[in-house]
Amino acid sequence: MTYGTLCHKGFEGVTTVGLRERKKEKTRLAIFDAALDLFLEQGYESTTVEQIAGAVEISPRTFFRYFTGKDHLVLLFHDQAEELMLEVLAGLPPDEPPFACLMRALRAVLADVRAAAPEHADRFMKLRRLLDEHPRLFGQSVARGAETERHLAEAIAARRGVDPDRDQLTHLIVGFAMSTMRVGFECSRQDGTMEEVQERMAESIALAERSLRPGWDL
Amino acid sequence: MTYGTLCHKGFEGVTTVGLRERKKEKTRLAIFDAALDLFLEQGYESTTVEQIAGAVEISPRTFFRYFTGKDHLVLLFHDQAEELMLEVLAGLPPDEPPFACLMRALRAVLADVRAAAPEHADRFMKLRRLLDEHPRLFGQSVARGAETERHLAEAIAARRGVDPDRDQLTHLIVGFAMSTMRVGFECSRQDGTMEEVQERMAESIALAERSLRPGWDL
DNA sequence: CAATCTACTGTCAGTCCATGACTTATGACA
DNA sequence: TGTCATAAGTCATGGACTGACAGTAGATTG
Repeated sequence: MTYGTLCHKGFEGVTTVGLRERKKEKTRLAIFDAALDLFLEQGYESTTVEQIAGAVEISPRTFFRYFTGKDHLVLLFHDQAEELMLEVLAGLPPDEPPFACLMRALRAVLADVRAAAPEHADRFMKLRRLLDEHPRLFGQSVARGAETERHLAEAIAARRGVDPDRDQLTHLIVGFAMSTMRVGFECSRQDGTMEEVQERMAESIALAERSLRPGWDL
Repeated sequence: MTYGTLCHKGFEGVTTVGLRERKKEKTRLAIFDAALDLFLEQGYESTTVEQIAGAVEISPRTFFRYFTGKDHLVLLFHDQAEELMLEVLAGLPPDEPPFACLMRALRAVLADVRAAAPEHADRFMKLRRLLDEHPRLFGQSVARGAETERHLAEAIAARRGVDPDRDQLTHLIVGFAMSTMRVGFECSRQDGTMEEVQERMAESIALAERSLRPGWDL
């Protein structure tokens, strides 16, 4: 599930989704927003779970029922992006070259953020700034990316009809794709708008495709 | 400084290095070895700093004077590998293509481990197994790799005469290089010898070079 | 060799993250 | 409405880390 699809489901099923579930989602986002703002204000390390919980008026214990830990907050988007990428991948024709598939999936993630409510795009950009300002968080983001990389590698291996435990090329394809993605996401001073991110990502993808030999990933 | 160079310095300066410093290095390695064995035996999470300290007969407080934290143990090699790669990079002729430079630096790291005392190669392989068995640790390793990636990007940017904050290609080059490196390191069942690692790394490098357009990184 | 300086080590107290066990509150639903 | 399931709060605990202070042992100098 992603922000985009969440919105969609919101339209078609708002009445069937119980009060309970709606309340939960509201709390989850409230925690996320409060935490993001606190992190940006006073830094990640110096923000305690107690503070975050206090800001949303829940007990610290409850915080851990919504997020596995402080780290997890920063990885909310990663969870959703991974899920969406795998969905997109599953829906693409089997003869589409692997790297092109991954680039499609990547573009789908950005499109999904834009398709969602504007406040979601704001969260996305805030998170981006946060990652840019705190190398430690960026590291966590990359670590989470490594997990995604494994899952994508399985999907790509299946698609290529090879054993993911043996085929190095599969991992290279996914690794290159993730690198392309990270390069596109990097801030380094500039930009604050979603458009600019999409633009830079397009640049990065173009650069990667220009760098690779045609048919290298077959 | 690396294991290889450490050994070298050992020969030429063992008398000039004070007892104090030698003792410190011995303690550092003792901690490292004890921790690695404990991690492999009973897992990373379920090994406490107290246990590690106990095994080496130091106080838990002292542990933190040698390593910044439990995580840091797993990243000892990363520190040394990064340092060596930057050194190698600095010594290469300016007209050597960037990606080739990075592959050279990468090979130098492996050569350095092999050149060092056999127990260092053992540590290297143990660590490799540990990372393979614990996804969480692998994540930390990748996160540390992201830091190295930044440093390498600066070196490559200087070498290419571009601003590292603006030039996407520089980051792509380094990203692709790191991906190639990770693919070569991956275990996935097989091997236990240093030779096999070197072999797989060579495969991975060959695969990468075959995938990239000639002159893509200029 | 002795006195002194310096830096490593241990002890102690305290903070924060995280989790398990148990109790209370609240939405779901017959 | 009353019962049930699940969410939220409370309490207690353990483990990672840090700062402050004291003791100890290698280094240095005369």
